[in-house]
Amino acid sequence: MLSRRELIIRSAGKLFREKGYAATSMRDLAREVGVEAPSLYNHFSSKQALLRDICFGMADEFFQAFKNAVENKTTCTDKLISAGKEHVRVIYNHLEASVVFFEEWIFLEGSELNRFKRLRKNYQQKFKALIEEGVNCNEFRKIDARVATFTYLSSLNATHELMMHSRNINPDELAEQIAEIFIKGISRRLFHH
Amino acid sequence: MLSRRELIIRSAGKLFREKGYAATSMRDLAREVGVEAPSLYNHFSSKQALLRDICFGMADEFFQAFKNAVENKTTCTDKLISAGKEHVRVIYNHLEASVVFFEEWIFLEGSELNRFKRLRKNYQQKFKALIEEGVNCNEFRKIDARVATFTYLSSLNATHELMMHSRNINPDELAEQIAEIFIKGISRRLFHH
DNA sequence: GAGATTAACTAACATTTGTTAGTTTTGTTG
DNA sequence: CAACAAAACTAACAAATGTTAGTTAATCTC
Repeated sequence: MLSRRELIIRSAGKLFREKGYAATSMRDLAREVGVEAPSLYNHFSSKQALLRDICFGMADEFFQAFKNAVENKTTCTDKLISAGKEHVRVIYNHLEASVVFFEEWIFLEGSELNRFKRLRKNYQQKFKALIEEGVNCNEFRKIDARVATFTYLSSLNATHELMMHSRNINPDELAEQIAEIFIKGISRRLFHH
Repeated sequence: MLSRRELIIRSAGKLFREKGYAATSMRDLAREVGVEAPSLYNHFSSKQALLRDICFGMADEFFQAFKNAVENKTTCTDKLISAGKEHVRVIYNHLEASVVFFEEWIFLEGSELNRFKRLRKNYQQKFKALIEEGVNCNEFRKIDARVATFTYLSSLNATHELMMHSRNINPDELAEQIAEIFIKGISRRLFHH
C-alpha cells in the first residue's frame, strides 16, 4: 500500500516530468492526487519541499547504486560497466523521478541548489576517478578523462528518454550496449573485454 | 548592429536557458531588453512565438550544418565525425538558443509541438542512417544502430553544458574527442581511423 | 465513547501572469 | 516642416499562482 505522502511524491514526479516544475501548479498536483490543493500542505510544507525530496531522494539512490556496483569488482573496466548498469537500473526503477532529477533540479532554491550541485559533481567525480585510474594503469588509452566521463554519463543519462517511450526495454541490455561502445572506445586493444 | 527583434530573441534565449520558459515572465524579458513588457508585443505576437522562433531557427541551423558536413565525405566514419563536429559547432555558436532547443521545446503548443518532434526525429534519422550504412558495408561492428545513434547524439548534445561553463573550450577538439571514442567504440578494428 | 490526532474541506489573500487598449514619443521620408 | 510609421509608454484586464486561516470529517488511542 502506498502511503499518502508517497502518493503525492509520485504524482509530483509524474507531473514535474510531464510539464516541468514551474508549469505544474499545486492545483494540478491536487487534481492528480484526487484532493484539494490546500490539503497537500498537510503532508508537505511547500512546493519547493516536494522538489527537494525528489531530487535528493534520487541522489541517494544513485550513490547507493554506485557503491553496490563497484564492490567486488577489480578492473576499472568491470567497475565502469557495472556502475553504468546500476545507474541505468536506477533510472529504470524511477523513470519519473529521475527525469526530475536530471532536468528540474534548476528550480531548487538557495542553499539546496548549491548542495545539489555539489552532490552531482561528486558523483561525476567517482566516474572520472575510475577512468583516470584506468588510464594510469594502462587499461585505457591516454584520453581526456573529463571528456570521457562526460561522454559516458550523458549517454547513460539519456536512456531515460528511450525507456520512457518503450517501457519494455531491458535496462541491463541497454546499459551493456552503451558500456560496450564506450569501453571499446577508450580501450587499448580491441576485443579487450 | 543588432536589430531590435534580434536583441529580444537573444535575450529570450538567455532567460529561457537560465530559468526555463515557464518560469520566465514577459516582464523579466522586458527588463533584460530594457523596455516595458507590452512593448515586446510590437515585435512578437506572443511569448509562444518567441519560443517557436528560437526552436525552429535552431532546427534550421542543425539541418544546414549536417548537410554541409557530409558533402565531400566518402566513408561513413568521416561523415559521422564531420557531422559531429558541425553539430557541436552549431551548439557553440548558439549556446543559449541551443539549450532552449534541447530542453524547452516541450513548451511548444499544439501542432507546432508535433512539427518540432517530427523534425527532431528526422534529424536523428540522418545519423542513424549513416550508422546503419556503416554496419552494412562492414565499416562498423554489428551493433544496434538505435542505441548507437542515441549514444553518439546524447554525448554531442551534452557538450553545451561543458561549453557553457568554460567558454574557452575548443568545440572542434571537443567534438573530435567524442567522435574518436564513439567511432573506435563501434569500429571493427582498433586504430581503424 | 471521550479525547486527540490526522487529513480533508471551503474561503480567501496578495502576487504574478500574459496580454490588450489607448496614447505618446521617436525617427524617417517627402 | 508636415506626415507617417515604428516602437515606446501607462493603465488595466481576467485568470492563475502558492499559500494561510479556520473549520469539519474521519480515524486512532485509551
